[in-house]
Amino acid sequence: MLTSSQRQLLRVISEAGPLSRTEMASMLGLSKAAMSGIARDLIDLGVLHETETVYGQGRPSILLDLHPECAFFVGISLLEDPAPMILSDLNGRIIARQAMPLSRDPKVIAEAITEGLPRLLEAHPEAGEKLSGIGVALSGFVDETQANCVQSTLLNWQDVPLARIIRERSGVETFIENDAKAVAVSEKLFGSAREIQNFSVVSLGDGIGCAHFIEGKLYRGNHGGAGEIAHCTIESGGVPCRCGKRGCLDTVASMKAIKEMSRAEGLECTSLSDIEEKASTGNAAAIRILHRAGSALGLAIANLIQMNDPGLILITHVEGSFDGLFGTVLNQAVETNVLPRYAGQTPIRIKRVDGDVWARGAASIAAHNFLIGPNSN
Amino acid sequence: MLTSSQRQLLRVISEAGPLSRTEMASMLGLSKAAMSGIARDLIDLGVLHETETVYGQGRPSILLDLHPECAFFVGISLLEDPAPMILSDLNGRIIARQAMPLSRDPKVIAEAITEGLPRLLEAHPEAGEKLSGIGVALSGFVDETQANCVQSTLLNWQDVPLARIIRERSGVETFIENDAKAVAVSEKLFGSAREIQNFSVVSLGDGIGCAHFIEGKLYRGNHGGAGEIAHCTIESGGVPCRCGKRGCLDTVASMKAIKEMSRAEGLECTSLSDIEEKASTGNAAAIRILHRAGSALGLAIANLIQMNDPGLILITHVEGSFDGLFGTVLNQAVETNVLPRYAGQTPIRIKRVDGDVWARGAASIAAHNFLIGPNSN
DNA sequence: ACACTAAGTTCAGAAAATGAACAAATCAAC
DNA sequence: GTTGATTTGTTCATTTTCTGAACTTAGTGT
Repeated sequence: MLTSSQRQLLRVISEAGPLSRTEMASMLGLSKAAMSGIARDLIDLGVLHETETVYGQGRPSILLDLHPECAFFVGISLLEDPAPMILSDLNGRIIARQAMPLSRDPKVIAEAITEGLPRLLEAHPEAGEKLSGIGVALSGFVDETQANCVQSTLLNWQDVPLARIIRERSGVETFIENDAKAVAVSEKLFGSAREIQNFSVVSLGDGIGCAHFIEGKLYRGNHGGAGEIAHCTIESGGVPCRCGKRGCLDTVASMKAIKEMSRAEGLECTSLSDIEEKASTGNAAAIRILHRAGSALGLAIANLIQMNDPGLILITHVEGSFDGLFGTVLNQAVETNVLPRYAGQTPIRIKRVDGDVWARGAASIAAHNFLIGPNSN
Repeated sequence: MLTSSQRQLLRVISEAGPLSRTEMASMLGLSKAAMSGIARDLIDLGVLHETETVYGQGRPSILLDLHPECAFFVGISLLEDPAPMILSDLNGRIIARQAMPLSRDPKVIAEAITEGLPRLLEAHPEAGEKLSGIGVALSGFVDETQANCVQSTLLNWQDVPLARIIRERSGVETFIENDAKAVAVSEKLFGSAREIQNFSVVSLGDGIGCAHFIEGKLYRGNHGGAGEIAHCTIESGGVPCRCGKRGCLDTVASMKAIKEMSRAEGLECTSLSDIEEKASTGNAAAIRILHRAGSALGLAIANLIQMNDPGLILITHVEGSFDGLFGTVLNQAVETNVLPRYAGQTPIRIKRVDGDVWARGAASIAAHNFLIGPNSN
């Protein structure tokens, strides 16, 4: 078990990257003397290691960084069938990859994971020894202990203590998380938002997910529902949504909605690129659909900016590119719906992600618990 | 200067009210032994005092609470002319009240405050000795040090280090804050949100303000703009707003907008009650205006709920009552625009406030800095 | 070779928290 | 009433954690 200071240090390093002992001391507000001991202990534990030596005036400083191979994590995405299962190190690098059949029965899932583990680890004995946790990403609401799924429409669950079930069956520490929140954590830990304290991730796929980091911590809200941007009303009195209300962002801007609208217009569409291409050749219906979707998402993001003033909006997407009409309209809509004083002040970063997002996000939940721990302070 | 543990304790008491030493120990995760010393020190300092004795099985426990007269604060609102100036204790009770001329010149403001202080304190010598800070509420953006006004349209300011100017002139520790954020802090410290960790305050007046508390702390966002709900686009392509864009919530639901719309329809309207009364007698224009305003504010609040999932929405207002059409429509709009699963799950509390809100809010900023301190942890 | 600079270590001592024993104040039961 | 159970709060020796100051180390600049 790590001490509170050790945890704080790991957090700082995971945010700010390799640091010298002196820098660490000043960032944590500790003396060099205290830092010296803390660093020694963590090096002895194999969690930190000395990397680069930086020469300046005076004695050169030695940067310390997390040892990427000090711990390994398994991440599983329950969003696809078969469910991908990956093995990752502390840098988020994927070391092994596999799949397992998806099920709605928690016990069957736990069984499949337990069976899959040895195969995932077989080429990496050192990872097996240092396996520090399993993370599971799913579509639904997860409680703040990252142990229970409060509700999942997709899996038809209600108060399922999935983490405990997997932990008991597999013998490995397990945490679960909502899909969008898991992606946000992986961006904070491994990705392009490491040093940013306040940011929101919007994940655009068949559905639209969103999660907020506030003051360096994932914010899940009072019922675990923070970030449910997909069901913000964007078009008053719009088309009915599967959630029961009307005009949700999800009915206009999700890839599922875009595909459905395209099909309704007689356009073949399996990805964003498809319809972007048609729009670029002047197809009126395609242009209309992209316009509607882009401005809806842009408005939602503008509202998010107005509401929370994040330091970064990170849009992750799997399909096609954002260089076309959709992206242009989206950016325009953000600019015109944000206080002019703020226009352009909130960076919006587009990130194309591969099919491993969810599984990597899941692994990052385990990594986060290893590094920072469940206890807040 | 208080230690970190002492600060943590004050925070817990300010949230949870009177507690026994044993309860405090378990809440802070400390031993009874450690708690004993911390409590003794704070009692010696005059910050805590023993209140009620609670009898149960075993030795009765003695509840400790903040001593309301251990420190006094001055709060000034720069939102009105003349600017109200109040003296408050640690419970938010207003002890003395006064006014000073408003100015746009920071030095003149500092001068007026310094001149006003002795008169405010003259009947309360003990408050003068224990005066622990001045808080100033203003309309505009304030940086995270609560010292500089980054920008204020109303006062025509840009990067004004108001807190330093007042502190230097008056010799009293001074902090400034945005109006809506100050109200949120006063509700957290003195009001009806003491024990709630995640909540948002929506203040309805001539303008619409909003501020979020997240994980027990005021969240100001990356540029101090968190909560700028007033300029969320609610009616796409709606009427132009003074901010430069169109269809902002402020153009439809602020009291200023309601009054203007009423006048445009030839209705006399100086307060919400006026127009509510006309609506209740069947005046179509009045009904239309209230409907539009109520559903706009309801939609904005619904979006806020979807986005941040707060544990409470507190709507503060000065004028009239919320029992009429406006309140009904507002509630309806919230319900229909929130995920059905969440409908009714987020309590919305309406609170009628008097003319002292802003000044009391300002004082609470000083009180907050006294209790919890500027340093986060 | 010489000062100069800054990083990191060592070590005695201060500060803060713990655990265990104990004193204090009540209730409950006989 | 007296006794025992029960829980609060204190005391004190000990442990843990951090600090300050002196010191060592490994470079740069002249």
